[in-house]
Amino acid sequence: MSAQSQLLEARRLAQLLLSATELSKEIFAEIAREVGVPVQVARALCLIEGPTSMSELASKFTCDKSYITPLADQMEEMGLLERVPGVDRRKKLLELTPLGLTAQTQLEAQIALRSPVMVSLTPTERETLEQLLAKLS
Amino acid sequence: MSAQSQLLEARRLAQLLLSATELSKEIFAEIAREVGVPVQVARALCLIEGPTSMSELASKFTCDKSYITPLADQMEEMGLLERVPGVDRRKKLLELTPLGLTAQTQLEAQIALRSPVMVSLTPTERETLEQLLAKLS
DNA sequence: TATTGTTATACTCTATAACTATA
DNA sequence: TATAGTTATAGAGTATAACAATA
Repeated sequence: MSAQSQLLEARRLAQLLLSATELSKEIFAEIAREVGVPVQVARALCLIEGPTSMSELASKFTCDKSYITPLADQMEEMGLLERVPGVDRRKKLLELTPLGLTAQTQLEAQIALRSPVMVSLTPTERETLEQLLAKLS
Repeated sequence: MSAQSQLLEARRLAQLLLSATELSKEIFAEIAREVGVPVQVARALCLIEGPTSMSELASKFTCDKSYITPLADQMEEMGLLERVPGVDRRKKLLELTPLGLTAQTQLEAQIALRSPVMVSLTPTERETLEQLLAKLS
């Protein structure tokens, strides 16, 4: 294959990957809007399962812990979670309230139904895609 | 399939898509660094083929035209391009200098060689991936 | 009146560094 | 001394709105 056609192929695939990722993000943002929470709050709701310390959430978010403080503040103000002191009293455990759990359930149901991969691909195609994407990392 | 396992599958695939996109971006950033240009300059270099008006570049970049002005300034200062007045004298055409063309060629050669999709997948796998990703949009 | 490019400004997302309170 | 969370601040990337020149 010529260098030129390799370049074109590399670009096409990079562009398709980017578009697919952006579409996923758009659908996620749309679902978050419908559930009535900001996108980052929705992301946090999807990552909190059981009492989660703030550093733990930062690690799942792949962000610095300083980013979690105002996010947790916001979620607390919205009544979605509470900060509960941990056994190690330096730690604060984030625990979803009933309201938070409801929002989480709504988000997850919509994601399972409306993710572009779920909507546009058959189970076999999804499996193939998963294997190919896994090879990339 | 249960709602729960659909959720897990949707999440796994979304995560894989995101990771693949981020890996692509990292490799691109690495190549830009090696060629000695900021990432956005590298992106612009890949998008300019022949005289390109600033609005045209904004549209390829999918950004506002106000973002292109300082980017073009920077590229002009680096000696990578020149602003040439168009026939329609409201327009300024961006034209790569010999230095800009050299940088573009270097970038493109490395992208063709080192894109994660080119490195990790066989031609057949790339074709399958391309078809699956195209189905998503 | 509509379009091109410019300018000034502001917003979103996120990180760094310094701080406090525990351990 | 090291870790968890907080605070203040700063940076990257990008958009909005008002503007000047040209169509």
